This record gives sequence, structure tokens and C-alpha cells, in this order.
Amino acid sequence: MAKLQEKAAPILRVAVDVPLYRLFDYEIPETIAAERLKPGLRLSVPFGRVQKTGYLVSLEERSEVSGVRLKPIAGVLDREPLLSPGDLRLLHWAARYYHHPLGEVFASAFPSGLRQGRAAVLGRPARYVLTAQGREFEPGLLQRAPRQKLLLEAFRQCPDGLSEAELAASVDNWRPALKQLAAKALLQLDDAEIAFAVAESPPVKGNPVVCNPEQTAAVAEVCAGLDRFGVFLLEGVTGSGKTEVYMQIIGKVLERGLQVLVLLPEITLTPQLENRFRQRFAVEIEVSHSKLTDAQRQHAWLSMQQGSGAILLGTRSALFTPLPRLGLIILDEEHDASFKQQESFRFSARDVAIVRAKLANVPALLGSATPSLESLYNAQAGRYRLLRLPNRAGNAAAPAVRLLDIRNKPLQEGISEPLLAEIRQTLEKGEQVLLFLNRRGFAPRLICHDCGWVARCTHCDANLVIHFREQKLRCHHCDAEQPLVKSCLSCTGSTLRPLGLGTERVEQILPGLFPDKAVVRLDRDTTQRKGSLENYLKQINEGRADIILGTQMLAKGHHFPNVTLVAILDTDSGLYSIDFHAAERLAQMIVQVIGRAGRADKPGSVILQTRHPGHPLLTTLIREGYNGFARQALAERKAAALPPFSHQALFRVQAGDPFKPKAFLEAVKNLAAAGQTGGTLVLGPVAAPMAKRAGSYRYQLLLQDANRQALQRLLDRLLPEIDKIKKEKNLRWSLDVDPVDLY
DNA sequence: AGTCATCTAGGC
DNA sequence: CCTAGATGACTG
Repeated sequence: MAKLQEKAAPILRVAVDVPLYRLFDYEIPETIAAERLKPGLRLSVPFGRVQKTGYLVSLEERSEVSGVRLKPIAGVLDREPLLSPGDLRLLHWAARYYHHPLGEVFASAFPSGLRQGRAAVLGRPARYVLTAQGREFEPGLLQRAPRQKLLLEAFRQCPDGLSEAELAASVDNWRPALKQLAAKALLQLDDAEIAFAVAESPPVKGNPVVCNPEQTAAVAEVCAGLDRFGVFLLEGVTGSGKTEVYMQIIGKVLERGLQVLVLLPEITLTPQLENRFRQRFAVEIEVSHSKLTDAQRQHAWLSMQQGSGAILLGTRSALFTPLPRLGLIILDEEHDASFKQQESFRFSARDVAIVRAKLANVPALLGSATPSLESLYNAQAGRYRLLRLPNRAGNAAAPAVRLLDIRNKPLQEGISEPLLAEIRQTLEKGEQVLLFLNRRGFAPRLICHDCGWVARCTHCDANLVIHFREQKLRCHHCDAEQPLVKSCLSCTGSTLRPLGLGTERVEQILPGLFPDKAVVRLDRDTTQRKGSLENYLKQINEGRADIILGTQMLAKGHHFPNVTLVAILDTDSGLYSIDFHAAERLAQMIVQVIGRAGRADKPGSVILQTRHPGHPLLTTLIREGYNGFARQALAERKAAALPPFSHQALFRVQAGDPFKPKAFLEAVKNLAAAGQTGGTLVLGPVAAPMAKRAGSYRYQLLLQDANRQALQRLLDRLLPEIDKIKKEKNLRWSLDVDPVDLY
């Protein structure tokens, strides 16, 4: 007893949400029992002159910091840590691997309310039920309020009432209508405790779908490995029924009483998957992405953390959500670059998900019609198990793809004569046409026909894009915009011409070419308003659109069953990029766009307009498909010792001063060279491909090594030293481990 | 990052 | 002599 009292109270080592590569030590105040303190707890700590949330990393016997400078923590925010030891190991791994400050990595694991120190209490989700009056009420009387009618009918189907999440999934913009119904005393907030009947019923409802042999085999193979770590790469052509495979495997995991994490690259893809999951599974499904409110995300986080949620569907920000009974991680569209966070903590949700699966000893399932070269390489090397779904479901034929040489052919706003004829034929049959052009706006530049002046952004090395309808010139790299000028700013001449092609320009010419045909344009400019994308998709699927025109958002996930002709207007942009990732991106995009055609019983055809019909990327892709392309691209990467045959880390620097970034990176390079024992390549510093952007001058330094550990060791040594380089004013640097683009 | 003490150029 | 804005030091 006496011994225990003599022993000094332990020191708390704490990670604070600041961009500093070190931890901070605190004392335990007498009011707090030391036994309570476990790693992972959220603490409130005095930090400088403010209070901040800190995360307890470890308890130490002594501190390097002299006792007089140590402060006591102000409080403990949780009774028990919200993160499990496994979660903590994952965060430590990620901070080390991506060389990012631990406090910021911890912060990224929590929803913003918990980050700010709010209590981790899970309110019962609001639920509504019909009143006696509401049960009697005839929905037909609400003819003039269609949304209220819709809601009332939905409640009629569900005598147990509906939660806000369920309402959001079935009726959009439900809140005002619900308010109206409540005001009419037809609805009320359900204050009865809900019996958890859901937990009693089997997790899978609805009819099992009959699968083809490949689907069945894929399901069986993953299910045979459910009790241990393993990575499965599900390569399924568009329309091959990947989702059904996911759902059958998820069903098996749910039957074991375990949780499933499903990650998607983009928010726009969550509603359709959520709907399918809700139809199939009678379990609590939580959704988490950045378009939800903080309260919604915190609710999803806590439901999963406390174990009541069974499926978490989210984007990369959902990756670190605690899942005490994790049984499976699924990552759909695994090739998508959106899984890589592109600022501050630059983690790859795909790569971290695999580490998470490994730490939790559960399988990870990666799915894509166009797997990344890294994943295909891992499959070849035997690290991943490759599962293939080569056939479209329902015997839909693969579309016929052909290159259309447009050299020396007259173009009308980017559309050649032969393509025009094909479009006309398709429209005459009453079928839909999809035109893909990966550039929004009217035209990518405005040029003076007299003197050659081009409208440039003053903050970036970029041309201003013409937005004709809005009469604006806009930079797509910063938020600069200005009115569309009528005369040249250099020679005052008035013969200004739009040069090049954007979706807005193509949209303008289509009514003249195809009178009476309905055109829908889908790009960031037309879908910015909430709900407008959904409306357009509905319009298309109900057959109220003949020509669909759009940018890459067309290539992602959406199904257009009545489209039988797909044309890529400008295939060539991206064929000759300086970034070695560009070829892979382009091939994936082409294949994804091709996948939009001929999904149902109608055979589809695809036309790629190109001025480089002999380009090996295109010819290989047409002749041998994505796999042929991938084989060739991997051979090229190997010959050039590029990833995945080597590993990269990129230092990026930007500053308002044009010379300081380079000087800073020279210093980093010298540091890297001093004491360099391994063979890590240090390339640069070079100006970024867009040297000036949003008013900053940008440089980069690339490190490359075939040995990942050697590269990591160099970074381990480099980072503390870089921290010591006297920081120039207004200079920002960041490190990107495994960069997915070099811009 | 956020805060604050210190320095500096320009205003009266 | 005063002060707004830039600069740098520091966070336990």
C-alpha cells in the first residue's frame, strides 16, 4: 500500500488536433481517478491559451518535459474510450504510413461534434406515426398536395411508423410535407419505446435472386473465407450483377451477427445502393458522407460504434468509424481516384481499408469493372484472390465498339457526319443516345481573331472557360470569374471567337440538328442544385429524354437501360498527358462509358471519335478489352519502374513568392541526399504541371524507391528535419504518400 | 492551426 | 509617438 502511494501518478501522453508532429504530456488532476484513464479516451486539455479536445495515446511513467511546465488535463469526456484497441492500432498505422500528425489523424476518425468535445450520446431517432385521425383520413383528399399524399400513403403501409432515415430514403424533401400533416393532426411524433422486433427477425428479407454460375462461385468463395483476413478483387463488367454478389455475401455476414462496412467513391451513388439494401435487409442501415448534417453523421457513427447499426454505407470519410463487430469490408469502384483524400491527411481509403480488414482479421472485397493496375498486380502476385464476372446479367450482349477517325472530317460542334447519321438512326428507332464530353462550359477558351490574345486567369496558368448562358468567363481551377468581354482586352478588336468544345456548346447545337428531340445535359453546372441530378435521371429513365449529354458524372454508376448508342466526342484529351496515371484513367473512363450502352435486350454500339485511331491504348482497348490494356500498361510500368513496381512519395510546396518553393525543396533534396544510404530516387524539384494556381506558385519533389520500407525509412528521417528548416513566410508544404496524380 | 508578443513602415 | 499589419515563436 505504501509503495503504491509513493509511485508518482502517471503522465498522460496526448494527441491534439494541430498540424504538429509531436504529442503533448499532461498531469492527472487529483479529481480524476487514474484507473479510469485508458488510451483512446477523449480529453479536454488546456492548450496554449485555449481549451482543445485531445486524445489519450498512452500513459507514461515520466515525461521529458519538466514538471513545472506540465499542466493537468481539464477533464475526461467519455466514460469508456469510444475507439477500440484495434481502432487505435489502425490510426497509429495510418499516421505513420502517411506521415501525418497523429492528432489530426485521430480527429479525422470522429464526427465534428465529438471532435469539438460534445457528449457521445445517441438520441433515439425521431419516429412518426399516424394519429387515430390520420388512420381514418382518405389520402385522395390530398390531391392538391402530392407530397403529403405520398407521405400519408407511405405511413399507411407502415403501421409501426417511420423514422427520419426511412422517410429520407422513400420520399425526397419530406420535412415540409410532414410538418403540414402534423399541423393537420394526422401525424405525430412517436413517443412509445420501440420494441426491437427488428433484432428478432432474420436480417435478410425479400426473395433471393437467382444468380449465374460466376456470381454463385464468387459468393461461395468469399463466404468460405469469412472467418479470416483476405482480399478479394471482384472484376465484374458493367451490368454483371456485382451488387447482387455483395448483397448475398452481406446477408451471410449479417446472419453471423456481424457488421458490414461498404465504401463508395461518391455521394451520388449512395441513394440507389441504400434503397437496394433497405429492400433486402431488415437491419439498421446507417449512411455517412459529407453532404449529411453533422448531427446525422454523428448519429450514424454512434449507432455503429454502439453496435446497433449493422450496415454502414459511406464515402471515404466513413472509413474510420468504430465497428465493434466488423465482419466484412466492401469497397465498390475500387479504381476510383476519389478514394484518395487530396488534402491535409492524404490517405487512400482503399489501402487503409485493407489494413483495417487485416487488423480485424476479416475479408475485404474490392469491386470494379475496371480494376486499378495496383489491384490487378496484387492479384497476379497472389496477394489478392481474383473473382471474375465476365458476363452481363440477363444475357445482354456486350456493345460493339469502334473507333471513328475524324481527321479531315468536317465537324459540327464536335460531331462528325458519320456520327450524326448514327445518332439520327438511333433516335428514329425511339432509342436514347448518350454523348460524352469531359469538358463543361461553352468553350475552353476565348481567343481574339485579330491579335491572338487569349483570355487567361490572372491567378492560375490556365485559360478562362466561356460560360455562355451566364455570360461569364470562369476559371475551373480557382473561383475567379468575370463578365464575358465583348472586345479584346489587348487590341480592343471585336472579333472574339470561342475556341474548343464544352458540353454547353454541344447542347446548343443539338435542337437544330434534331428538332423535337429532348436533350438532357448532365454536368456539374446543371446538377448543382440539390435534387436536380435525381430529377434528370428520373426524366431519362422514364423515357422523357432522347439525347443525354454530359461529363464524367455519366460514367459513374448510373444505369440508362434505353441507351443504345454511346459516343465519346473527344477521346484524345488525355492520350498524351505527362502524368503516367492518365492512360489508366482514360482507359477506365472509356470502359465505364461504354458500359452505359445496351444494358437491356437491345444491343448497343459505341463510337469513339479520335484523331489518333492508331494509338496503341485505343487499339488495344478495342481489340482486347480492359484486360488487354491493363496487361500492356503494367508491362510499360514495369519497364519504366513506375508504380506498382516502385513506390512514390511526393512533396508539394506552394507559396505566393515564385522562387521560395523551389528553394525550400532544394533544401529538402539536400537533406535527403545527406546520409542517404539506399537507392531512393529523388526527382526534382520541378514546377508543378500547373505552376501557378489560385495565386500560388507550386513546386514538387518526387521520391521513388522499389523498396517500400527504404522509402518509409527515408521519410521517417526526413520529416523531423524538414520541420526544422526555417519556415519561409506563407509557404505551405505537404507530403503525399502514394500520390494518385502528379498535379 | 491558433494565439499573441514583437517588429516595422507609414501616418500625424 | 502611435498603430495597423507582417513576422515569428510557441503550444505540455
